[in-house]
Amino acid sequence: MRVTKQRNLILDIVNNSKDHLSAEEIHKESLKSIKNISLGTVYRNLNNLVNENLIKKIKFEEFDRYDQINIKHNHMFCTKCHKIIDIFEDIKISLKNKFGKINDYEINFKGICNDCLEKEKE
Amino acid sequence: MRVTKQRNLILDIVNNSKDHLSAEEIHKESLKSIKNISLGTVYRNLNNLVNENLIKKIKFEEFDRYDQINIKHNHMFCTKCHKIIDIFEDIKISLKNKFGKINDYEINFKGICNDCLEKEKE
DNA sequence: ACTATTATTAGTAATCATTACTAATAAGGA
DNA sequence: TCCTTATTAGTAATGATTACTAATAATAGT
Repeated sequence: MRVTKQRNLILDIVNNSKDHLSAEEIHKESLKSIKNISLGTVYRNLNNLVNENLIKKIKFEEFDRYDQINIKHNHMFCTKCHKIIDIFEDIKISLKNKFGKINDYEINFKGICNDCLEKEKE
Repeated sequence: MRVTKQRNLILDIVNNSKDHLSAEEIHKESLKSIKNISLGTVYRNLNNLVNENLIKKIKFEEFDRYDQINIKHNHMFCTKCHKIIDIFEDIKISLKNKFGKINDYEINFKGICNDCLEKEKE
């Protein structure tokens, strides 16, 4: 595995974004630094970074989105505006592990975010 | 919204399956009863049934899968054989609901199922 | 039950996120 | 610095899903 400027850039973009960017958005952003970086390169590197556990893929609705691996956290998907919100609250779950070897879990919430609730009041 | 034999058949197939079928698999199964049911009809009805909360869509890897709405439960995805396993154990989570109006949540586990663990031993 | 309305269907074409392919490029070890 | 080969840019292909259209069938009103 080689270190390339494309790979570093993509990792940087994901790690420095507060949103949960799609591959398309990451490509658009990376074009600002490397004017001819290709969409295929973005997809390939995103997959590599996910496999190496450097970033995380989020599958809610629509297309996939990518998130940094900092503090373990979960997400809420707003069914109105399709925004994904970080939930950093510590949620403890206990489970008798009889299903196999569980390596990871994530809790996905769905609902209506505060912004949309405000708009509904108007 | 009208009751059609196509719609009923699709709902029946999802509700009577122990697996988590894909749209393609549901189409193949429904062809046994309605010899010329189209794939588009299957997709359209699946979406309708999800919107009416009669079935549930599961988004792990690959394509989407569909599951019945019986007892509230969660899923584990085996990263080896790509099987989806039901987890009916009651998992309590507590969360200060300050993110909006949460309507639903699901806990998605990833790991290696017992079948695959057995095979690894050999 | 008959008819009119219109939602739903079968069949097919289009879309669009993602992956595959290929020749050119560049990372990094010798 | 050179050589090997992983990675890239650019583009074509794939494949799940959605859109479109004329034909069909469900249901409300008579």
